[in-house]
Amino acid sequence: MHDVDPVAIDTLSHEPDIKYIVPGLKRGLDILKIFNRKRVQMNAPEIAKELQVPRSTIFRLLQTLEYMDLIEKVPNTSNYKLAAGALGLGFEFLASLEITDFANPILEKLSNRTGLSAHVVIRDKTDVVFIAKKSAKLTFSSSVNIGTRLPAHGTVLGRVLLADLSKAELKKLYPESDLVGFSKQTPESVDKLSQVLELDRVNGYAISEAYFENGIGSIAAAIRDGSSKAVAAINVTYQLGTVEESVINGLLLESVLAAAEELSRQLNYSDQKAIRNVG
Amino acid sequence: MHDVDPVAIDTLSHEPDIKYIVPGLKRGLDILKIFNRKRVQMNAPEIAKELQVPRSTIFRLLQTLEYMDLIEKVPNTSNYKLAAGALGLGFEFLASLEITDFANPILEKLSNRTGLSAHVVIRDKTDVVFIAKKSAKLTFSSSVNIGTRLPAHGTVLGRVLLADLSKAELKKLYPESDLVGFSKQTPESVDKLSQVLELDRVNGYAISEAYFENGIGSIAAAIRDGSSKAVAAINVTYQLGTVEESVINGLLLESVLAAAEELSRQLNYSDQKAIRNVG
DNA sequence: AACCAACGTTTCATATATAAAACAATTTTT
DNA sequence: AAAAATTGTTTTATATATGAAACGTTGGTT
Repeated sequence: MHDVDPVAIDTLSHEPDIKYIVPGLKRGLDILKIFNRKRVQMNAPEIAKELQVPRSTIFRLLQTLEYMDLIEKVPNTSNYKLAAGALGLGFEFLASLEITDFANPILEKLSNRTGLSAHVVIRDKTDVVFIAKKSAKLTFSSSVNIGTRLPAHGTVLGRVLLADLSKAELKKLYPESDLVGFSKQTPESVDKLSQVLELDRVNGYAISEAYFENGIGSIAAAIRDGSSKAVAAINVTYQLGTVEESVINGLLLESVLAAAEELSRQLNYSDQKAIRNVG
Repeated sequence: MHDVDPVAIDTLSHEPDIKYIVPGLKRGLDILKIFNRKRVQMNAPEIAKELQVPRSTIFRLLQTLEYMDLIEKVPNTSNYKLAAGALGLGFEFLASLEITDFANPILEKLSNRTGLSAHVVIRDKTDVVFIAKKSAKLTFSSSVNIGTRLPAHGTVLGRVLLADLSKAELKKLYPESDLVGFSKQTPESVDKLSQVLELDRVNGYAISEAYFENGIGSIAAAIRDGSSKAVAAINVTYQLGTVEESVINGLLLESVLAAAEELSRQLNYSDQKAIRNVG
């Protein structure tokens, strides 16, 4: 056993300091991850092909996952699907976030006040992840579910969070200078993004029209904790053309900022601590 | 490598047909499962002791889990906690359930109509698992979160689901005849449980007072799909003494039954199919 | 400040998880 | 209805994941 290349089973690894990966665990988790809204159930050979892992190995992994109550056989088929045990993990994570305790009532208030759908996200690397939401009563509710990920640089929610990073941190987060675009307004390079973020930082909020998805407008503001770090973001979304400009810059913006402030306060944020390290 | 006892790393295994468990995967998942509301963060030695696995092995497993974005280091400590990646799994499972598409609006209606907290659960083995909820506006909302598990036999939600099983299926589910009790009313044996369920089956609903937790009352009804199988249950909860008996048996019961019917209809349930196999 | 204990990390022999192959059972095609 | 292909499962040699031990490192204690 000489000269073993760490993380050899994964070809593309930018991670610098990760040394040893347990293949059984990685592959088992890979199996779990290929189940999603679009592919609710799969059988063993399909999984084997997808992951490029021998059938006999997949077989044992599936048995283990079934034993752990994470997947189960679909009756009368040879397919597997996620089982109820899979719920546990995600919700323990949510429960471990202080912010989820406070988010729902504030989202409700925000949604009632504006008549719109409201969301709270956190940032995970280059993604924003929805951790709480309140759908609008009247209009068709937003299609995002809790757990949904969107690229941070393509949403105003992500922008107010990225705006909290230093230029160095941003560069580290996006080693490639080119960014994937989603609409005309999406910045297509890290430098462009940095410029946009500078403005968001000064404003303390971000308003977008058609930033991620065409036809959807969004107003977002950062939520800060006791260390003044932006730990989450809150927004409301509306269909373009259905809300007057004056309302957007008036009631909506005010409501979002008020909600962000209230949530920040509950996380022990205080303005005093917000001494800019530039100043 | 002769005579290896399958599932040897786990001593208590009632599962009859599970043969081969991948230790790396099982242990990695065990690590994830020890994180919960109470123990939000842990370090490697603690985990090693808890799971009775060597430190060096835990070390590699933790690296793998971190690499997979399921756990992360808590800044300035040697502790680990769940990471945002853990969210994905649970919500993909929820999204894969047809019922979650319909549950929320109906829960909202039910909660508004009754002024109480309302919940939808599914059954997983001997547990009920909360998959949707709507907290009451006024009273203190229920403490359960989505993903919370409760023993089925100790809740009316669980009872209306267990009532759908045959006596044989029930016996198979509870091989031990003794049941853990939670309050005076909890049936302490499978036979006792079976009697209670018979009544629930006839009624088509279950009303409890202090069944699981003292001081909390609950009215539950089963939700059925196109095959007439009870796939979920819906309830409202109230604090004992705050609601009049006539309201419980009137408005509350009616509302719960109506919500269960509406949800069942959306799952393609129709009365015609509900031909009892008892004849 | 020196000691000790606990921890993070690496090394290395060996027990063992794995991949290929074979087999059995099922499904699909002709 | 027979043949072929795909799938579920088991076997077995071998590559490798593992656990014990050792090595540095950190943090706490006297």
